[in-house]
Amino acid sequence: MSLRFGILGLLNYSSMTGYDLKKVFDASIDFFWHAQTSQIYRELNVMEEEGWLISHVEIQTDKPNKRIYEITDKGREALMEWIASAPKEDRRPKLPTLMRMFFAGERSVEENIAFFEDYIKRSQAWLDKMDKIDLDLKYYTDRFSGSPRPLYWEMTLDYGIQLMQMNRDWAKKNIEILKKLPAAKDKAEATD
Amino acid sequence: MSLRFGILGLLNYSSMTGYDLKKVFDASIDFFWHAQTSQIYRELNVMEEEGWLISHVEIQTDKPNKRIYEITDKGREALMEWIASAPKEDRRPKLPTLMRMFFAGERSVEENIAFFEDYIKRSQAWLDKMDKIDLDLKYYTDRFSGSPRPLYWEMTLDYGIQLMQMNRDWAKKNIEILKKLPAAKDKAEATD
DNA sequence: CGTGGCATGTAATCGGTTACATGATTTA
DNA sequence: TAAATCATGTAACCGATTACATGCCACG
Repeated sequence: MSLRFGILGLLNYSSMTGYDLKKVFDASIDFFWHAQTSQIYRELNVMEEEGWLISHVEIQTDKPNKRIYEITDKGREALMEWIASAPKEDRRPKLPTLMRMFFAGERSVEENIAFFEDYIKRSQAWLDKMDKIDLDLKYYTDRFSGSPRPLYWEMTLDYGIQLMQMNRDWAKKNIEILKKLPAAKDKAEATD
Repeated sequence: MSLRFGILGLLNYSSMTGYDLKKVFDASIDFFWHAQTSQIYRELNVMEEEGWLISHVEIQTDKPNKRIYEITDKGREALMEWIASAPKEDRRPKLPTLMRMFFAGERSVEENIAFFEDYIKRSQAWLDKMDKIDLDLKYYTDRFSGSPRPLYWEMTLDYGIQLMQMNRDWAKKNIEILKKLPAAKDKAEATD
């Protein structure tokens, strides 16, 4: 459901095409909700059928024509209802990495250290991307000053940054633990 | 895929029924991977067809009969392959709460404070549950001493606790921010 | 006499992923 | 001349959720 209302929420800020939506998702929302292009177009169709959106085609000569979606009153109503609705007891996100960790005892200590090292790299890559998201949001923030939106956007970004930092630090700590194990001691000192 | 191998991993520790698996999931794995009963039984069927498991029925007089699943060599192979396989670039978990936050500017500050207060309660409930999981894992730890399993189990639990604490603290901080807003000041002081 | 535990499933639906398809224009 | 950008989709599949179905036994 969240994707549906994510799209609707963006269209409430401004009318745009499926392609535009995908770009906004990738630039600002990706870290908490990754959306496939195919899924965006499908949701747009469904919502138009339900009367939450209307669209028109803009003919372009130099580029492919594009279909611009606009939110309707009915759509705005549905959006507000979703925003007001209580999040029925938080569904815990599924964390595949922890599933792996749970059974990591079947793997060698060295392999697990390598796993965590890779994990740190990926966390860091996300943290780097967060800086870009920050800039993107600041771009909109300038255009929305006085509105409470930027404040809440900052809160989501803040969460994302904290999460990635936590991920990174957790992996670092685990490497320390593994390197202190008697069996891994030799290798640990060699690569240190 | 993770659910499949989660089940397989547990059966690698010890043979059990679908019902038992559900209990282990709810008691220890739930915080990073919630599994439905229906899904567990379906996966068991599929894996038995693939020859990863074999089962036999144990007849009970006082209770319903039960079907006990046992991992095969082929299943053990598949499990080890999964454990060794590289996690293809971390798919970011979807975080519905952040989607809500992203559009929370459409809601009143008071409503958002109430939302965060509820969120803190739910995080705290999870933290309380973590204590129970800790005990459950310690129970197994005693039976596996010398094995590296408990070490990795602790790492997953540690992650879970840190995550819930982070969630809680994030919400607390956000409430502070919202209460300092000029528009919310009166109400904030009244309910303090 | 009702509730909770034991125990196993089926069916329908939904949301998300992967793969595929097309084709023009702009930029390096 | 190759790659990236613009732009819109379809089809198949897969994994997860929700609802439903059954029935006995033990305990308070």
